Amino acid sequence: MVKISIIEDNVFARTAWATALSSEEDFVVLESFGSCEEAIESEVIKKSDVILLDIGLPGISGIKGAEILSSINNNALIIMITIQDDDKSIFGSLQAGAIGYLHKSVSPEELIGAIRLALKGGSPMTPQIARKVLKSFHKFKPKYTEDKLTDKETTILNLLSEGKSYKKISEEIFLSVDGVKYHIRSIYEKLHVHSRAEAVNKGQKLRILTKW
Amino acid sequence: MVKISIIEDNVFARTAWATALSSEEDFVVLESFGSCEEAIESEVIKKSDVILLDIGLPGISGIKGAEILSSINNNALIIMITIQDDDKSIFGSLQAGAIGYLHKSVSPEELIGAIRLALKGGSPMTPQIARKVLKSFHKFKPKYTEDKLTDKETTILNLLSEGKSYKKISEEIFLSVDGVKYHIRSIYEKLHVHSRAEAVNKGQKLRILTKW
DNA sequence: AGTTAAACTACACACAAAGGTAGAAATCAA
DNA sequence: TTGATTTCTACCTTTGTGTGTAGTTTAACT
Repeated sequence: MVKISIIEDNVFARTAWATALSSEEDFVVLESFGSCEEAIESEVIKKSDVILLDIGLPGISGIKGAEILSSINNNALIIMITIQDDDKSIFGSLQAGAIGYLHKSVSPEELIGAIRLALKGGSPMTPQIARKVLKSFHKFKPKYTEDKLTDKETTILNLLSEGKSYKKISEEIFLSVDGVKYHIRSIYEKLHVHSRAEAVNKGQKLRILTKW
Repeated sequence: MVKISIIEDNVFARTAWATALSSEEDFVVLESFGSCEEAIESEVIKKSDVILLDIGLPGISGIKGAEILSSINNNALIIMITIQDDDKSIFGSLQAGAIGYLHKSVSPEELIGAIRLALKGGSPMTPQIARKVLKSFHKFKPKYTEDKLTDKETTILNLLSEGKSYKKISEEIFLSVDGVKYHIRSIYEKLHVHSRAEAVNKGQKLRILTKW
């Protein structure tokens, strides 16, 4: 028996899903909650195999909720079912531990199919979400070669990410302190930043920085 | 007409795919290549809508190939079709610009379906790959609660990664400059670092920082 | 040999950061 | 209510950072 919990503040959607899922022989809806708070309190979560979760909830948001729920029951498959399709909602949910992300307009059959897919080790997503997720992996390609860091600059950027000071870096790469400054200036220029923290951040995003 | 190119060193697989795809009214296989080198040289790549790409190729690997091909034609939809399912192959391909990742055992119908899905803005993947990809987003859960950043600390860490100063941050989150300092101190303590750059670096590694 | 661009050194300065210390204010539990 | 804890404010000092400006060396190309 696949044990399912639903968290969704709209009563109509909640009962609609519950009845749809109950029509399956091997599915059982343990309980439907109107908010994350209620669900977190309940022992039912610990017994759930699948949790259907909305994002736009009153009180604790679905994203935060997903994080808490997955810490309570790490084995539960959390599937977001929501109308939000902005980056923050999508990636926030996934980071929080969701393994699927569906739009609220799913038909009962699709929902059942999605749950079965999740149980089989897959990750139900709409095609658009899937594309967004994959695109988020793509390397950023600098348009102009001028924006590409030299080897020395890359080395220094790595040292910056370790929190090294001008002096420490100059000692490590056998250069004057001002020599180090010279290179850091061009790193900043190429990455369009004005501080070490920002440079490290951008370096990670552009996958210039190694070893992580 | 959907213009397709195939890069695959196995002649049998190559022709099998080509004939399968040609059976579709609106598909046309422009050319089949035995290696990335050949494909890169060819003008055909620039005209392709879809590129099917193997990873285990002689010479330039499919991963490196995907990177080069997508730099030649950024609009082409690159779909990997391969037997490799290790992290390096999967994530390397996606980083290189692929928007789909299928196993070589796909049936002709599935392959056609995958291409149509890609054309519709989706990202064809096997369920297992999809799960892997989504899981890669999941936050690391620190073992000890003492090391977990609070919401406010996380917010501030994100602002640090944008290169904001104490003053800027204090204005943004309505706190005194020293209030901000107070939180940054505990961020440093929890992450065991002593500077913004290092904190940002560690934040990325621990996936505390939003990475999109 | 002369020109040029990149790499490096040097100096100066306003400002920001890191960390020490100390004491309100708010929150929570007994 | 009291004490304990957390959060926040305040002040201070040393050190580091970001940037402007300027001069020198080095290597490459004509």
